[in-house]
Amino acid sequence: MPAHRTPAGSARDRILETAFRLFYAHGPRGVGVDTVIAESGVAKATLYKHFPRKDDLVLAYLDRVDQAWFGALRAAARDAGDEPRDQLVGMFDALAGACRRDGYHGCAFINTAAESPAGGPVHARTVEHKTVVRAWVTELARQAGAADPELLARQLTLLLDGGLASGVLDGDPVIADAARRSARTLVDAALR
Amino acid sequence: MPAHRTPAGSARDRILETAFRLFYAHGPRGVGVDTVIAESGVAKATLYKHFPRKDDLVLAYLDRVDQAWFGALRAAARDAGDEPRDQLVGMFDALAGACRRDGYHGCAFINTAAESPAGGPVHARTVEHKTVVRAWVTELARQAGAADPELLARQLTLLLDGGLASGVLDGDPVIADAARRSARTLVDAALR
DNA sequence: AGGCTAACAGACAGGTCTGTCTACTGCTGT
DNA sequence: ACAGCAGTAGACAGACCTGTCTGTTAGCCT
Repeated sequence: MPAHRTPAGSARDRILETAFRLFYAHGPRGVGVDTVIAESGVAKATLYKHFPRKDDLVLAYLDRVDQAWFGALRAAARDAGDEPRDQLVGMFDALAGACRRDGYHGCAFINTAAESPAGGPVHARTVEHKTVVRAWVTELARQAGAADPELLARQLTLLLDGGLASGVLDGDPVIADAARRSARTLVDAALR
Repeated sequence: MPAHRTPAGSARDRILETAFRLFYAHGPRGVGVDTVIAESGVAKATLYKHFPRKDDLVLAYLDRVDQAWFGALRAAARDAGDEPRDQLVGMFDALAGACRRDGYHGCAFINTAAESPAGGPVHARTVEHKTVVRAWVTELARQAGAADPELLARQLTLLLDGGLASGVLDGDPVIADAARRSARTLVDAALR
């Protein structure tokens, strides 16, 4: 049970929610800790108690993004029916959904990785995320009966990344549509 | 003709070359003007004379990237032969070449756009670059006889972007290979 | 020779950023 | 009742960043 008077969730939750919103909109580097503090209505000491370094907050942000995006991906696949080959295409509906969302600004992981030093924890976390997603797609491809599930998964995640990455510039849903059609073509070719 | 004693090209060239190297490695935001000055062996006043704002230097950097990348793309297409349908696939060799290059760190445009405010000149310049490339691919697709050149171009540039974007994490050439195979499949399907 | 121009060298102002620290407040469990 | 804990409020240090400004040096053209 939350202690103190907590206007909207615990202080930690408010910090995370605010960080999520600001980090996604401007990139972690583009948002000062002071701004997060001001907008979440939290004391500086509180933030630094929960997240001793700004990087810790960034990593928590990425965890939240991971849950949201991977969840959306699986939900879209599930909604496409029981056939793995349909699910492989259906997951691209998650991309369309993201494009339509207001304030869509591309892939949080790629955007964050682009502004983080190469060997750091942010990079590692991003690689881990992409690896987990690709493993899941690989398993779907295997279930669908692909001759080379690794290759098909690589091709489809490449498409996903492309759609997400260009989202930094343009949330045009035509991108998601093109990606989905590509996916259909690639899946059909791989399972012919 | 260059005035003064210029150890390696004009001061302007040295600044640009240094900025190119540092900006690509760490992102423009991750490199201070002082660092560019120190590494290019130039006086501060000189830098600010040629590039009154840091943004001007960033834009010049993007121009250089545009030339290099678009040039590599066209060269790869040219090397694939005279048939437009082969050129559409062949341009992906430029991606493979980029992946192999030491210090490869993904798409400079996407990386820079990710850390720049949404409405600014950097964004506009990036959109312009992507638009020009896509227009070129569209023309190739039209020459190849695609029923919907716009769609095919969109699909192929999506693949390119995906390959470039994931380069921020991993320069594995298997990515370029997967992209090239996807391109072959998509082109064949579109021209069947 | 002398003026012009490009560049060098570096101090400086004003702002922002992260992270630390002190002092205070109020709820909760024992 | 009271200790402990979670939080508030905000000053502060130290680093870094952009952009300006002053003064000096050296080649080039007339």
